[in-house]
Amino acid sequence: MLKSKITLKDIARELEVSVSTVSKALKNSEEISRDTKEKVQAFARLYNYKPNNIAISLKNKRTKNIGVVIPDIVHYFFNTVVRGIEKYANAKGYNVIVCLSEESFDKEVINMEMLANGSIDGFIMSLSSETQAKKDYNHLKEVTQQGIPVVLFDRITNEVDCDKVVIDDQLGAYTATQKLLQQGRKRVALITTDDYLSVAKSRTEGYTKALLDAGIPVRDELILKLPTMEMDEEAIRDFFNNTDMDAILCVNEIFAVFSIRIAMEKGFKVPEDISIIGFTDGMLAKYANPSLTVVAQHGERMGEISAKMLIDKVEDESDEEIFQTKILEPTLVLRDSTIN
Amino acid sequence: MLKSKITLKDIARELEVSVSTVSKALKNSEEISRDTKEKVQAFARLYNYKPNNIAISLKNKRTKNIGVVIPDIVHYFFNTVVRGIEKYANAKGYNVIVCLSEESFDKEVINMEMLANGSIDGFIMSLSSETQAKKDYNHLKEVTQQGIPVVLFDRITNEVDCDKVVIDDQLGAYTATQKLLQQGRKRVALITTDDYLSVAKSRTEGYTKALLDAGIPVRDELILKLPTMEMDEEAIRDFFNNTDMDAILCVNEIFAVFSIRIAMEKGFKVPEDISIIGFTDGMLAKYANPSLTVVAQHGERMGEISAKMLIDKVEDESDEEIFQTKILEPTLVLRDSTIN
DNA sequence: CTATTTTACGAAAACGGTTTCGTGTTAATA
DNA sequence: TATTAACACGAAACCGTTTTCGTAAAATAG
Repeated sequence: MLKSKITLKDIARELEVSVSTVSKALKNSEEISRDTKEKVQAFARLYNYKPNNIAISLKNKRTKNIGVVIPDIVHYFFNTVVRGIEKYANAKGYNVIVCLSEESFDKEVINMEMLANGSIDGFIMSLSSETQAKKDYNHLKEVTQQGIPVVLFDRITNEVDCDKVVIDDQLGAYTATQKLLQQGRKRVALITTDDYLSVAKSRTEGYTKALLDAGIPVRDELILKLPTMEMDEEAIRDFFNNTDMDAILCVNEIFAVFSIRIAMEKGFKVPEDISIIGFTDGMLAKYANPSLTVVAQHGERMGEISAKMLIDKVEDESDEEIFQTKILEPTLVLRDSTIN
Repeated sequence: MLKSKITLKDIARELEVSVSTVSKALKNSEEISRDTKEKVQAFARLYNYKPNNIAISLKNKRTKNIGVVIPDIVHYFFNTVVRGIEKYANAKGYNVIVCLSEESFDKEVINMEMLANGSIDGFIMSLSSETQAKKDYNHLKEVTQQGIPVVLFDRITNEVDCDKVVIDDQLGAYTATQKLLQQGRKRVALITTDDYLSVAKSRTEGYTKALLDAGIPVRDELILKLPTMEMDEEAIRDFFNNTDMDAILCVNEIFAVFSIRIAMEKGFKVPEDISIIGFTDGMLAKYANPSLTVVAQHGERMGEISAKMLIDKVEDESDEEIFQTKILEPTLVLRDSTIN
């Protein structure tokens, strides 16, 4: 009972006209007589004709698909970015193909290769940690050299010529640290990841700068550098056991809410005894007990902007190579894990 | 400097052979001499030839794309399902196009129409709440009638002929409620959504059944039915103010962790004074304070199974119409919001 | 009434592949 | 030596569109 899709050829045969006539009639071309147009359009409507996207893609070398390659989708931040991309892209008639690199260089490469052979009109990506560690961006360079536009967001590199969207991570960390110091905290710790992650590096810089600007020396023993953004409960527990601190800045919300728990387990009162701030204004931050003060990264905004930048490039005929980097301002969202 | 992709025709011209020869040579066809094959393959490798996916899709009417339409991606559950789908699909060489209906019937329809014209080989979906409320499944029926395979998961309907994957929601709620009763709780409340949501209905049934089986009457004042899965802090706060309860079962983790907070605000100790169980074993459940006992829905598993079912159908030539419904067992994950 | 312009349509190429079938050349067989 | 089979390749159709260009017939102009 499988009534397969009807094609132009089918309509042409049935109405005893040529395929070209049908095509034109459906596009309301001036070339076709009123009579014929009405006949064709009525027939098409009746049989619910819809042009085949693939054929159209092949013809005009445009797929109306956007490839999104991100390290993971479980971190709330990436989640919101995808939502922002989706929103803008769909409104513009584009579909979003999501691929997860899972922080793996190889997967990132494979995913890009899968998509780069005609499946998409452009890429929006955030680099995997492995890629940032390796500093190998050849897969990106190849793609851009083929004329496929790329927009990098959040985890970016300057070695690729493309548009970029980030928040001012350094400023975010700076503001947060400053906030902690203003509360009278003396021993502000930092839980971050290795410096190869671009965002972690910037945030560490912001933290350091804030301390120095306040005339406080940076003490290495107050900084915990985890290898990746992945949760390592043991490491954080150990850090707590061996460190005397009265405030913590964390590079994501997961580290932060987990820190809240450990702090409470160790008998600290949050925020009375210890203040904690995280990055990413997600579910965890909102619903943690106590709720978490965070640096909001405006992921949805970021997604929308990335999508707009990409689609503008895709639809711009003139292939002038002007690349811009958009820097969003982070916002400090005050909640109950700090004294406000 | 835009070196556009190289095509078969380019290779043919350069090597002074025909396009067909090149095509066959690259496929290592027996028809082509060793010499020619080597020449062609070397050339292709040198210029990094990759066949154009769109052309191939057009030719064999297979896109190797899967369309995923879900209500939202911020709920952890859908998130994990997408991850599962991605994982399986990618391993099989398929791409995943994610579309968000945002609980809107219209968006669901539009998204499906966008994809149903050749862009994908099949759909994996979970119905929007509006769709379940309207009970209008014509967009799904049209698609299946066109021979496009569909797999429904979690929020399903029996009115569409297709494969389905769900967890046994009733059992999950039953087990959870039973657990609460076994702890000696007498006034077990339920925070759920309107019955039109298939999962909410099943969970309410499980809750009811568990109470009745234990000889406890179901009291309407212990049940809060929110209109949708969206958070309504006021409603939950009111519920707390007007209800005397010593345990709550919530249909998602967000309602549950928020309930924990309100309970604590009202001076209850969790789990000593009140026990709380939610659905979805997500970040919130893991990192809430106290951590949340939940009914795990095994989203990733569900995604993998959905993807497998879909791809099996897509790749199965014989169009026998046998549809199966896979029911996964929920698991109760004990944490600190209940006495264990 | 002829010459020219519209009008309305069809043929064919193109997008980038795959695949069937035909054929000229060479080598093997009778 | 004549016949046939094997080999190696090319022409062309096809997937479903769009678009350019050519042209017969009808309409208008002269």
